[in-house]
Amino acid sequence: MTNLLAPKGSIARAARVLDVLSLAPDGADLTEIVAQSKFSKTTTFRVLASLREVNYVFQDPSTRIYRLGSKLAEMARNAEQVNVSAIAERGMARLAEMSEDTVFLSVPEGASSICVNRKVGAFPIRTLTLDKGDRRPLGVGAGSLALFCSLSEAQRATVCRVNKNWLAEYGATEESLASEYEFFQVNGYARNRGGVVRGMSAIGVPVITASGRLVAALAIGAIDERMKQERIEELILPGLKREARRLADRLNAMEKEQNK
Amino acid sequence: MTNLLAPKGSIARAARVLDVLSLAPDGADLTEIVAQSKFSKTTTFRVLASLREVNYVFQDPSTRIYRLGSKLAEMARNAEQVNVSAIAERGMARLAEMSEDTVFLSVPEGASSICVNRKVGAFPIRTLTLDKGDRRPLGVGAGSLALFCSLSEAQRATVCRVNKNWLAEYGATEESLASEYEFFQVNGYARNRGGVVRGMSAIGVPVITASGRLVAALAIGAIDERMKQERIEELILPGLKREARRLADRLNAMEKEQNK
DNA sequence: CCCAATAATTCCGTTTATCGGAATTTTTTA
DNA sequence: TAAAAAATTCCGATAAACGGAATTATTGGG
Repeated sequence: MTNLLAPKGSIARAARVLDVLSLAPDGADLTEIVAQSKFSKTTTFRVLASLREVNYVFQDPSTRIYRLGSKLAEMARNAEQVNVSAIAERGMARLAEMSEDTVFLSVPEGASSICVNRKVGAFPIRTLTLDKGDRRPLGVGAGSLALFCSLSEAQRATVCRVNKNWLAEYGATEESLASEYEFFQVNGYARNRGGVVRGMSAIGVPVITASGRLVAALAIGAIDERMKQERIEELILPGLKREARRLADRLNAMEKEQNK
Repeated sequence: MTNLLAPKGSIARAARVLDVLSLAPDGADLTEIVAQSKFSKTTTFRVLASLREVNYVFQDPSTRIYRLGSKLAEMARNAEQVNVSAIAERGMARLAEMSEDTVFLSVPEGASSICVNRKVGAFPIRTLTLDKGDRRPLGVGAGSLALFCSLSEAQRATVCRVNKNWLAEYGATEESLASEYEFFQVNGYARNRGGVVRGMSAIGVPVITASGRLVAALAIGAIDERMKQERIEELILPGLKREARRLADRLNAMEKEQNK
């Protein structure tokens, strides 16, 4: 009999094993992986052997401990999100320090927005609406909304259609998004007024390279008291725009470099 | 009959499909992937379906084009090499600009050293000994040698034994490595005098965090004329040491952050 | 707007690679 | 040095992956 919780197919199994490893920065031995993955020892072993073959995992010959391998890292370098997140690190840190609030970085994937990085500022009341890895429909949340508003009319329409039910879960409709789009056009940033959490607001701006590619959105979230118009205009927005531009410039430089 | 060139096992097949995708920054459609991977359409399709299930690939619903997915990116963020490479970006750029020569970043993996990043300086004669992704036995090349020399005596011995034949391909022996180790102890950096390419030299230093973890090596390579003792002592070495320390400090800060 | 051509997806009988329990070997610990 | 634990290999049973063919969806003229 096959394990009820077991994913179907070797690829799903491999993914689970890799998951376990990615949560173990210092690696894990076979028994540990068996325990975490819930697969039989034999299966786990064979999956690991296959993954080792393609350099997705590496086994330290002396300790027999398994770690994520070089191939994975190499491939990841090609997966843009990683780069965006890594490159944004310093800028986000600057924003978090400057504003003392929480800074989010999101990237678009199809009709969704994925939070790929987060920096927490010094202010004691924190607004942790999004975790790293969280996925939301485009248009829900300040960063996600900034991404949505940077799409073409046709794309926005598609997103609304595709995500209709998902958007409804967050109380968003095509109309509400259209109204936020207007706001974005006029003010140059997207806002999120207590949509998900009451008493909390956020504003977001898109990150667009010189070649016109929409790569990410930067957003800052805080309790309403810290999101008055004056503070937004004098502190938050200039900061976001500055870092968004920097990030775009650096990504652009890397793009050029790649073509050499 | 199964394809002669086909890798064995679903995991190897999945890896090949991911390889194809990672070489296609703008994604690829099914036929393209079929062509590149040499698998049957059905197999390719099914592999992609499995990969999609675990978010390793993402298929744009409107264009049906496949790309590397969010999960891969998320996982990669945990694979240290990526971070090291991304974090080192600026420092390497500074070194490349300052020295005008070529800057290499290598990380250790078992008994090998993997080049994970490279920055080319302005000087017209370039010494591109290593590509991103290249793997060498520990001890071959300045960066790799710096890693080797930062190991314990027992580890060095193991490396020599394990890599014996591989080292021989590069004309290196236990004795030659021992002699370079002496040099490293005395001078605080590793050197590579035309070992691989005649007329070219390089020097490297290790990057070690405050907690004592050996994470990488930074190296600079140039033609011999630009690697005279004076230039090394006045320009190259101080630069390398400074950036190595900075990098170590940043990695250390991130390590602490992780434990929160 | 319809039809042809191309691409994507599903179906299905066959075969093979994967499965897990048990046996074996290696490594660690007492 | 023996006992215990962990890693690895073996093997028969079987589920899962295979690919060719059929089906469905999409695209690109005319």
